[in-house]
Amino acid sequence: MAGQHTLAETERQVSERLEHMNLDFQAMAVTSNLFRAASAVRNHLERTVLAASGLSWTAFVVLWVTWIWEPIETRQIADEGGFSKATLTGVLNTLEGRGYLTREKSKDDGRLVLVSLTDSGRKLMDGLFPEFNKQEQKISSVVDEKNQTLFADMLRAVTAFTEAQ
Amino acid sequence: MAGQHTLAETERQVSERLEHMNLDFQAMAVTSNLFRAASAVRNHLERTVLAASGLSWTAFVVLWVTWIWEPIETRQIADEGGFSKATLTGVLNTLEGRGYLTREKSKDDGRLVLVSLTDSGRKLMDGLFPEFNKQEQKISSVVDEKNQTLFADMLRAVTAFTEAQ
DNA sequence: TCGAGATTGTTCGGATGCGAATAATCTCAG
DNA sequence: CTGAGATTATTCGCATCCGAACAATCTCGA
Repeated sequence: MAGQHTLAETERQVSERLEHMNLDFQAMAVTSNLFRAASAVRNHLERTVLAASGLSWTAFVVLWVTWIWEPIETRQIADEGGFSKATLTGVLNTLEGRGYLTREKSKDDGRLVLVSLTDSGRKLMDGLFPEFNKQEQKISSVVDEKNQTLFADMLRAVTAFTEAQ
Repeated sequence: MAGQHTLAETERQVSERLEHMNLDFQAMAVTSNLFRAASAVRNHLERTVLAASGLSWTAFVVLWVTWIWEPIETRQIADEGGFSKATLTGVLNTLEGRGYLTREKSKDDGRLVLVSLTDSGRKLMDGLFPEFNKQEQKISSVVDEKNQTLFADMLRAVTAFTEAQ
């Protein structure tokens, strides 16, 4: 990242290039900066925390959700993580192959599959997540502590509204 | 998305499950809601605006950046879009094959490749982007207008800090 | 001038990522 | 009881997506 143009330069070029089109530039700034921020944070966390364990972002999210909710149904992992069931199947194969989690059929409903961490997977998350959270703390600290709640609330509102559309 | 658990339920379960670990839950809320929001908005825009044109998110970003800056060097597209050069090569092949853009070697520097939109690509963006922006406007409107600037500023700060790390 | 080092886009291998189709299982009206 | 419809995880085909290796090109000090 950290392109040749600064954020300010980019936004100036955008408004110059599109000024005849009668667009909502404020809204454009909100969403484009939302994606920039998410992408930058994700890349940073992959590089500083996840790379050492050979985990992709998605693999980490799957382990995280399972860590919190285990035993958990696969459809819920996909929901919480924000990716498709088809994607999840592949990632579960990878993580099961590495011995971090197990799948078992539900006794109550034969269509469902329940996922749990192995001891190895739980140990991995016990070691990894505190380090992950340290980075989260550093990143969040660029927002005044008194504004962090407002910031998270705005993000929650965007999510809730968009998913309801 | 819109999982079985509400955002509130999830955050309660997380703090219960991890309360013995001495973590920064405020920071966790900021980053996890950043990813939820970005993912939700991206899915929504893909479904409501991009699907009709058969464009992936990344393909749209490539077209958008090229639209603003053409002629543009490929390395800058990757920078602005937040993905790797390897990814870009594949997407450029797809979009060039569909006739939306062209590649040409730079005369000044034989290593560089310059990308420009074709008339077809420019026409596509002229029709597509106003619709895209309408959705951006709806989404951003969940934040009070007077807070939108603050919101975008916070996101910019997160990006700038994280990329500098 | 020249060549070691830096930079760039592509290729390669492997892991996501998704929509559509599929098989297994469950539900529930009749 | 039963079978049509709903729900679930997987499979399939294809399009991203990335790090590492690579070839082409440029830079710049000696």
